[in-house]
Amino acid sequence: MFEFKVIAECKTTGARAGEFVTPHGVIKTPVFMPVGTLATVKAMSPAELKEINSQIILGNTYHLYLRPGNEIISKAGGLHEFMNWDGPILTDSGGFQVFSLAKLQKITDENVMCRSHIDGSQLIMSPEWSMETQRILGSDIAMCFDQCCEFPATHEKAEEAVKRTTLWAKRSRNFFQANNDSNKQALFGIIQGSVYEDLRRRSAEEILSLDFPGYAIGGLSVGESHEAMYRSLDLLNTLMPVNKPRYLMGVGYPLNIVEGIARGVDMFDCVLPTRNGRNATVFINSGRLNMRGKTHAEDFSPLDPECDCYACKNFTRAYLRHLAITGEILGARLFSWHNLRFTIRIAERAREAIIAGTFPEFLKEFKEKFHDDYHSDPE
RNA sequence: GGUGGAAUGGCCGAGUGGUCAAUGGCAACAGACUGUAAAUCUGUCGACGGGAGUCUACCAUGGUUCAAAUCCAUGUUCCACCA
Repeated sequence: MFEFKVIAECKTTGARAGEFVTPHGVIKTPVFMPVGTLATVKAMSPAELKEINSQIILGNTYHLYLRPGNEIISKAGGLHEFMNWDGPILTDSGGFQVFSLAKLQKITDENVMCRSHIDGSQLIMSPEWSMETQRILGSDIAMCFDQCCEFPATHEKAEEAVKRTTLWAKRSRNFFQANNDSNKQALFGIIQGSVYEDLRRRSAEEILSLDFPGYAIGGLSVGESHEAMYRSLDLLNTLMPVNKPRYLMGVGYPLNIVEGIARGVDMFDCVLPTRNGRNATVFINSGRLNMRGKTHAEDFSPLDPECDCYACKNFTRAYLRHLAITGEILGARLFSWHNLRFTIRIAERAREAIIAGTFPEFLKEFKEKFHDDYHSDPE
C-alpha cells in the first residue's frame, strides 16, 4: 500500500508521471485534487466529480472536527461513507487554519489555543489532536500538523515556523505510528521555510529524515511572487526523493500547476477553481475570464470550445453570463464544474505529454496560449 | 365634491434653511479571489475636465432669504379617508 511508482520522466524538465496506490484506488499523477473542506466539493455532487475525473478530493480536519464533529463521522463509518465518496481522500491537518484563522489563537510549541470561528468556543489543536481526528475521518492520506507562516515573513518568523513544523512532524508521526493504521492511511510530511533558501533546505532535511511515504511543500501560494514560488520549487526538486509523491499545497492557478509539474510536483490542490467558479471567474485555455462582464452579454459561443465539460458542451457564454449576473445557483455550479474540469485536465494533459515525451512542447504551448497578468508583479 | 398626505438621482428611500452633487439599500459596471470563516469582498456610480473646478440638479412656475431639496403661494400628478 502507498507505493509510488514513476512511470515516465521528462528528459529536459523535472516533470514526471506516476502512480500512487491508496486503499481507495490508484492515483495517476500529476493530479489536481478538488478541495471539499466540509465534506463536499462546493456545488458538486460525487457523481459529477467522478464524471470530470476527480481522482481524489480533500477534506479538512479543523472544519470537520467542528461540524459535524468526530462522533458523527465515527458513527457514519468515516468520511468516505458519510459523504458517499468512494475514491481516495486526503485530509488537511488543520495546519492551514493556524495560518488563516491566526487572529483567533495563541500558538506555542505545545499546541494552538484557538477559538472556533463559528461560535467562539475554545479548542486546542495539536499534532495529536490532528492525528486522532484524521484517524476518525479515515482519509487515505493524512497530513502532518504544521505551521504555515504568512508572507511576507521575516527570516526569524519563518525559522520559527520551520522549527515548530519539524517538532510537530515528529509528534504527528509518533502519535500516528502508535494509533493510526498505516496500511489504511498514509501520513505525509510538510516542508516549510517561506521563500528563504536556507530554511527550505533545513526544513527539507529535517522532514525527509523522518521518512514519510509522501512529502508536501507548504507555505507557498500565500502571496509571494510566482518567481519566488518557482525558485523554491527548483530547489526542492533537487532535494526531494524521486520515489515519493510530492504535493504542492494550495496551488491551483493554471500557470503555477504547469510550472509546478515542470519542477517535479505530482499533486496539487486548490480552492481556486471552485471559489472563482462561485464568483463567476473562469479559466480557459486562452486565460482568465470574468463571466459577469458585459462583453459576454451577446456572445452565443461556448465558454471554451476546446473544453469537454458539461458547461462548455451545452451552454453559451451569453446564457452563462446571465446566470452569473442574476446570481443563479446553476451559474455557480457550472462555473465550478468547468473550472474543476479545466484544472484536472491540465494535469491529465501534462501526464499524457510526459508519457509521450512531449512535455516541453506542452508546457511551451500552454504558456503561450494562456494570457493573464495575475500576480505578474516583478517581485 | 370635501379633508388630509405625498412628489428626491435608473429604482426604492433618507434628508426638513447653509457643513448637500445630496445617507442607505438595490440595480448597473469594473476589480479581487491559490492546503475555503468566501454563492464572498472591494471600487465606481449627474455631466464635462487630468486636476483645481465648472455646469445642470430634489414635480412645475413664481416668491421669501445673503443662502432653499428643505419656508410660502399657485398649479399638476399620485395616495388615503369622507361624501
